[in-house]
Parts: sequence; structure tokens; C-alpha cells
Amino acid sequence: MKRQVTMKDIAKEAGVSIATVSMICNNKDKNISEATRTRILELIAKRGYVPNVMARSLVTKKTKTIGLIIPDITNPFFPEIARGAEDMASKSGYSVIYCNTDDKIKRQDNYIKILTEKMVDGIIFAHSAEKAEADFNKFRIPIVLIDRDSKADNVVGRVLVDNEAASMAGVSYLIQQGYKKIAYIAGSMKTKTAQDRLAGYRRALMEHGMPYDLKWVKKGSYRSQWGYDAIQEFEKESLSFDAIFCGNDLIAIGAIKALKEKGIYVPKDVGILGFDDVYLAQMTTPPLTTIRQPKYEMGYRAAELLIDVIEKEKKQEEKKERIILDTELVIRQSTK
Amino acid sequence: MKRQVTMKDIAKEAGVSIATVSMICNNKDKNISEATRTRILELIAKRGYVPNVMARSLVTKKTKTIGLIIPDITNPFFPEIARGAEDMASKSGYSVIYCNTDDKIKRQDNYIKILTEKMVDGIIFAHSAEKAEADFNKFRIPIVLIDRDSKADNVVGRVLVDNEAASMAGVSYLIQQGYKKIAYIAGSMKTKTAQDRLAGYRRALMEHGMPYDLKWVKKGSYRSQWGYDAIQEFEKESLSFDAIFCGNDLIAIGAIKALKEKGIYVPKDVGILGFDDVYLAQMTTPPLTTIRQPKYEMGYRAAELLIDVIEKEKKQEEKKERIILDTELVIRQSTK
DNA sequence: TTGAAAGCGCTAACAC
DNA sequence: GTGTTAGCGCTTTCAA
Repeated sequence: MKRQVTMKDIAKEAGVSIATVSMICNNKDKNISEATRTRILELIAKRGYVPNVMARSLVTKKTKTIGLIIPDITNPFFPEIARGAEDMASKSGYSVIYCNTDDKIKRQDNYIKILTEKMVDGIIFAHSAEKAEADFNKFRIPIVLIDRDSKADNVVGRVLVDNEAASMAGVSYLIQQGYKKIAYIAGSMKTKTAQDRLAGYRRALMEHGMPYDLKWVKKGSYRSQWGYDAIQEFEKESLSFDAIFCGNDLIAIGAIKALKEKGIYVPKDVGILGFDDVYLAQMTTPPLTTIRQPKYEMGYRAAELLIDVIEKEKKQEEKKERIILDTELVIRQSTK
Repeated sequence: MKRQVTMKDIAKEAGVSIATVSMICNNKDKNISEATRTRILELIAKRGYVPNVMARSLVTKKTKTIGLIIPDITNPFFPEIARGAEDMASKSGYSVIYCNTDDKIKRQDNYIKILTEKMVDGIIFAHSAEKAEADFNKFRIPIVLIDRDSKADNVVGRVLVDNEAASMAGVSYLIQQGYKKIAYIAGSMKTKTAQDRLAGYRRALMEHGMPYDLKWVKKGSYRSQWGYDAIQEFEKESLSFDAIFCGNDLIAIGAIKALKEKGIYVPKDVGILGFDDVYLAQMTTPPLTTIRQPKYEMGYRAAELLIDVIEKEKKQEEKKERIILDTELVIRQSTK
């Protein structure tokens, strides 16, 4: 690997000082003669000079890099969030380092440490199942939370969705469609999202004068295997239902599969409502009726918010923005 | 944001020189007394000192960061690759900056430039449809290619799959199952992968004494909409077939959908063979028979290879490793 | 309009 | 065993 061309090289070759080159590179060339300016610029192009961001960061204390911490990019819920964040970041000249925690607190803390060392300007934190606020405070980097709440004071904002209202709307739709016995297969109850969705399910039933009974609620994890297993549990208890609200699309897909194996068809025999609207949801048979979360936008807005406070810096005025994004009921064919 | 604790602070407080602290931080403490060692370590913990990697990198010329350039993390083919790369990288103490190019040469070059500025130690490049070798040479960072060939000389290795052999095996399987008229819906022919897969399809037919005819080959892009559209094209030409080999799973899924709408069932009326084995493939109805690419492993091995040459540095001996990973025919229910 | 010089936080010789 | 010192490549006053 040959040595990088440095500013010094350019300066020497052009017979100017390194400060001059620096100013030109940073567009602080208000008072640099047009002549030298173009001369330097040409030389830079010719030599293929690329400023060393490391050195710059060392003095400016800005790396133009943000961290994105998510549980698992392989989970279909996250790629769009990541993409949204990356698009916004790169639009503003930022790069993003991504980190998969598998929802392990240890990994998460480790990543926060690494990102701190690398002096990222900020972190976007997409939800981890477990409580994990402990260490947010240990580092003084601004953090924006997605889909999760926390009170740590370097959390400068959050991008959320009203899970309770969304679920309530979804389940109400089921009721309007004439479903009478609606079960709920929940994800991990350690997550606030699962709790909120349960609350929404409950409220929808109550407000329509329908009984809310925990025997119709199964709590597990946000995985499709769980959806599959939950159906077996219902069967063992010989519980009957004509619709199931699922904690997310993955669960819904697992449930449909189990149902199909038992000769129970969706939506003919049982209606299924998912949550998230991941890419898969439109590909299944039948395509899923689901509550859409604006995933791309979540990532995008989170990055926007984060970069905003990074650039405003001091002027933070502690606004701690909370952005609540709209969900949308996407009606496809898994409900009648 | 309060100021970072620096090495100097620690040194001063401990009454030792900054060099001592540095050595301890870097485990070069062969000849540092156990006493000072533990004293410093405690102080570091107490003060929450975190080394500034920026400053370190400036002198070591190593950032412990690699770049991952992919077309689109939202395409179900890539998250696993990304995950594999990240897992390996973090295991070796590296972070990864990820970049989505949408297969645009311009974006791609821009990212290479940014990654160069950020002084990443190396880049993993997962295939972009278009030819794009142009600028690999402009920067002297080691590059590992995934699923794509190139001769640029800073390409230090590649992780590939034998697309031709894999396709040939897949199509041969179709033939063995008794399918007689096998069509092929290809992805973008601008990609080497599509060409190789076509070659494999052709060889399989030839070797089994079956006619190879371009009218049974449709060329498009690697998207599910294309699979859907291709079926309409076949219909317009009133071509009949009893099986379709699809350039990837997305195409297969689109094709199945179109077929289903026409009352043609898979695999009863037509067998479908996909490629990739993305997560979706097992979720569809029927679950897809497909040629599995070891995506996670591709990412993992690429990172491994890259980090290997980064750490060996000079000793590169120009090996330009080529790792060919095995594919596997996953038989599910879209073929009889 | 440009240059000199200090310093960002750290590593790595080389002294002591 | 530990300290001194010279940078790494850049930005940023302050002078000229």
C-alpha cells in the first residue's frame, strides 16, 4: 500500500502553506485568491489527494459517523429501518456503523463502548427486547431510540409508534368484520411493544362489549416458530376461535402454517391479523392483513433527528423530541 | 457533552508518564511493574477513561473498521451476508460501516471515496449488477469481492459460488424428477451470476439430451415482479412447460403468484426451482425447492479473508485467494 | 491574501 | 521499569 498523499505534499508542491490548502478543502476560502484556489484544486485532483478524516476528527471532535444498534439485521423488521437511517445519514454526509446485538445486554454494552471509542457522533438504538437502559448514561453520546422508551438523559429523542392505538384499530377491524372469538398470540412480554399491543387488543374487545379472557392470550416470542407452537397450545386446550391477532407478521406466518397443516384455512375458517407489514407479508398465501409500521421512515426520521442535534450541538435546549409515526391497517387476504 | 478523559489526565493523576499508560492500555506491559499496572488500570476504570481510537489510528494507520458495500440491505439476499461479515468482524475487533449502492456506479464510487477518507482498513464488496470495476484501482485499500469477479489489483480475494455447477445440478434434479419442458426465467443478464446460471441450465439440458431453446428463456431482473411478468410473456406466446427454473427466489415467488392466479398450481401442474434460499423461501405456499447459497458464510468468510490480509499486511504474497463455497439443493414442495 | 505555529490524543523509539 | 520526545495529518487562531 503506497502512502497517502497528504495536505503537506500538496502544499509543498504548490508552494503554499498547509493552512491554505486546509482552508480550500473546507470551503473556508472567502479570502483566498481565485488563482491559488483553482491551482490547488487542480493539484488535489491530479494527485488524487483525499483528506484524512481521522486527523480532522482528532481536532474537530466530529467523525461524521453514527452508530446503528439493532438486534439482528437478519430479522425482516430491521433492514428497512437500517436502510432509512443509512439513506438519511449519507445524504447528510454521515456514515453508519451497524451493530447486531441479538438482544444481549452484554453485546449491546460492548458496542456502545466501541462506538464511544470510535467517537461516533451519535447512536440510533432500535429496540432490544430486554430492559437495557443501565448503560446509556455511562457514555455521553447522544442517542435516539426507535420503538422503545427510556429516560436516560443522553437520549435526545425517540421515534415511536402508538402500539396500543394501532392494535386497537386492528382488532376493532376484526370485530367489525364479524369475528367473534379473537385470540392473541403475543411476542415477548418483556418488550413494551408486546405489552402495548396487548393493551390495545384488550381495549378493542372491551369497547365492543366483548369478553377479555387471558385464556385466549398466548405469550411467547416474536418468531414464526412461536406462532406455529402457539397453535398447538390452543389445540391442546381445545380452544376455538375464529380470528387471531398476532404480535407480529412472523408469528402470523407460523400460525398460518400450523393451521394449514391441520386443515384449517385462512381466512375461510380463521382470520389472521399480523403486525409490522414486513416484506414477506405480501408474499405469503394468503397475503397477510397486517398493521403496517413505517419502518423505512422510522430509520430515516431517527437519523434526521439525531443528526439534527449533533449539528446543533449546544443549542440542544433539551427538547428530547418524541416523534410518533402513523401506522396503517393494510387489508389483504388473511381476513374476510 | 463533557470532555473525554484523556491518557494525559490518567498519567498526571497517577503521577506516571503518558507512555506508561499507553503501554498498559495496549498490553505492551511486559516491563511494567505489577504495582503500577494495577494502579493505572484501576484509575482507568474509576475515571471511565476510554482510549481515543481516532488518535491511535492517526499514528498506527489502522482503524479497525471495514466497509461493507452492498446493493440494498432491503433485498432479502443481503442481510445474512451482512450479518456474517459483522459477526466475524466484531469477533476480531473490527467494526463495519455499511453502504447501500442500489447498484448505482456513482453511489458506489462515492462510497469508496468516503471509506477511503475514513481510512477503513478494507472493503467487502458484494455484487452490484453492473460492471463497475473502473474505480477499484483508484484507491489502495484491500478489497474482497463477494459473488463477483474482477481483476483490479487491490482485490485481494473473492468468495464465490459456482453458479454454473449449482444450476446444472438443480436443473438435472428437475429432469430426474421427470420434468420434460423446463423454462428458465433469468435475472439481469448484465450480471455474471445470471450468465453462469444460464450456462448451467443449458448444460444440464444438453447432457440429458434435451433440446436447449432460447424461446424458453426469459431475461429480466432479479425481482419478484419480473417473475410475475415473465409468466404473462410465456402465456402470450402460448408456450407450455412443466417446470421453471428461476434465477432467484424472488423471481420464483412472483412466478408462483402469477401461475396461481391463472389456476395453475405448483407443483401439481408446474414445478418451480428457485435460487438463493432466502428466508422467504420456506414461508411461501408451497415452500420453495431452491438452490441454497451459504449467505451467512459468504459474509463471514469474506470478512475473515479480508481481515487476514489486513493483519498480515506486507506478507500478502499476492495470493489473491478465491474461496468457492458449496451450494446445496434444498428440496421442498414446489417440485414434485 | 497567506503563513507560522500550537495542539488534537495517541504511539513508538530511544533514553535514563 | 519508566520517562522523553517526535511525530501522525489536520484545523485554527494569530501574525504578517
